Amino acid sequence: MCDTTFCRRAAAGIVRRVLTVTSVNVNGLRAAGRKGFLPWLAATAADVVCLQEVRAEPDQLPDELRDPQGWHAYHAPAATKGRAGVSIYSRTAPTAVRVGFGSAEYDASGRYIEVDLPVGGTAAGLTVGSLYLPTGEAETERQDAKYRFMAEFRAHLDALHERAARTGGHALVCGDWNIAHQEADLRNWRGNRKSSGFLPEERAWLTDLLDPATGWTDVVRSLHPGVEGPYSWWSFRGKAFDNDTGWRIDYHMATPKLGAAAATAAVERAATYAERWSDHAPVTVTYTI
Amino acid sequence: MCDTTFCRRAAAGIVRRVLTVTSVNVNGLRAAGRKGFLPWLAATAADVVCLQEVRAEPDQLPDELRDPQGWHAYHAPAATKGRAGVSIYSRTAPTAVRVGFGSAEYDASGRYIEVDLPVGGTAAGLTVGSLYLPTGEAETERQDAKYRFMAEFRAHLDALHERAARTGGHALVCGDWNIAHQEADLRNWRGNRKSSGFLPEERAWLTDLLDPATGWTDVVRSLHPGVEGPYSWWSFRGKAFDNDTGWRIDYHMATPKLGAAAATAAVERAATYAERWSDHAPVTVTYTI
DNA sequence: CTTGAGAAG
DNA sequence: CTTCCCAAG
Repeated sequence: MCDTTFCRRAAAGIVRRVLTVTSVNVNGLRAAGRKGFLPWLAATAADVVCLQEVRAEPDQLPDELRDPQGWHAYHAPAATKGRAGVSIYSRTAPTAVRVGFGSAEYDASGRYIEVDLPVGGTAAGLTVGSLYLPTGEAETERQDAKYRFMAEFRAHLDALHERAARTGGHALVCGDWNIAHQEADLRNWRGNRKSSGFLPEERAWLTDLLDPATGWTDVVRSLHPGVEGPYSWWSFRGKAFDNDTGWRIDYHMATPKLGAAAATAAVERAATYAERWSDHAPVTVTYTI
Repeated sequence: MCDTTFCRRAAAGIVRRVLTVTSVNVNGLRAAGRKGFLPWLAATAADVVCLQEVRAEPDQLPDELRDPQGWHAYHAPAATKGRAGVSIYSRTAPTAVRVGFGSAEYDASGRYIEVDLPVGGTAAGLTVGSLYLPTGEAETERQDAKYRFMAEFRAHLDALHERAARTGGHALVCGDWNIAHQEADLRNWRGNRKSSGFLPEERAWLTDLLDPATGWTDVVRSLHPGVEGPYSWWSFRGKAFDNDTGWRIDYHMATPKLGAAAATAAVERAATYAERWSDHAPVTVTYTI
């Protein structure tokens, strides 16, 4: 059923060494399932898959998407039908699953789910979250809502970070953060300085979060410093994908030890190329823990 | 451009003798145009085509649908976008075009348009209308609205009939009347006795309209008495089309002389078969006038 | 089951 | 440009 390195070693009682995690905004899991998502899922080496923009109630999903064979699946749909929705598929059973992050405004909005996974040989464990940070719109109330979410979610990130430090465990928050951090994180940064997703306040929020002394690690950037992208989202409009006019807004944010344990990172642009089943591409990282 | 018998004779100054008229509910002209409607239009021998459920503003239609080469096209969209909408394509130029039938409630609802066409050698002429009678829903206000429409439209039919009788001209009202008249006009009449479209009051309204002494002629039935159907609409749900579980709700209703001049009638079930571009099939009649 | 509008992305 | 919802058919 599961024959990744991670699973084989786990089954053999060997301390786990390699964990592969993928994050992808599927832009409607039902639509993705009608295109190439299922072959992609069947072929992936990931042990954990974080999904965003599922846009369906679990009851609306066919079995192979709601509860795929070989995976433990958890869903946090939005109260509003057809909106947002995050999920996590894990090859191994979590010890806990939590929806939301203690926010009255956002816990039913289908924007955050996290699971605790056992790490072989340790009691501390690993928390993996799937985040879909709200899309904003500059100069509107929707941007204010995005800032409110960011403020509340930052408190949760601080709590995760503190707990990991205290227990010797790890935390990893994957997802669509809807913010490009630096100029290298989007093709047309000059034209987007006033666009939601690249506003100074948003960028500063990430800079603060990623403060090297105490903060989180942007895993893909830490493995690929000084390069353009790799982008993970391209608008469906125009020829954005063909011209690689993209944004890097899908991140793996890891606590320090886990970030340092990241071995490889890749944006699976090819995975969406043959038949493009989302406007985002999967972002896959291998961790040696 | 136009090489039907009707057009060739007209171009040669010969009194027109054969007129072919088609009526079809296209269930969204834009969608039909993306499927097989255009090849059908290119191949039809019709001189006049009456369309219902166009569901588009003229500005939203591509040129080949809004104003096709070789036709004079007239559109009566509904005030509410994406709803109803009737049109007429005519190979020859009308002498008049009228939208609605003098109803405050319904003239902007995209449910009736009529054109006056010259009939070679006579001053009287022919009025052809394209009608999309509202869909009802038994025991609801929508059924009351359907009855209101029927009552108002009956007055217009009476006026058309009276004028034809007085001037020696003809009138023909084609379209989706949304009522099956007799048991032979729908496959499952027993199960639909309480369904809008086959209610006793609706059937009686048609019976009165078709009173042989003074009324209108149901042209297809007059040419094909005593047969089941031919149906012209099949639900998209289930296997209705494959099983021919249909309704005959698309009619040519003609003033007496014109009804008597009908030579052939056919429901073009095959036209929608290769690629089904509507839930209705074209109903085509040839008139020798 | 299908269309088109509409909001969101 | 694409997703899904919804009302209508």
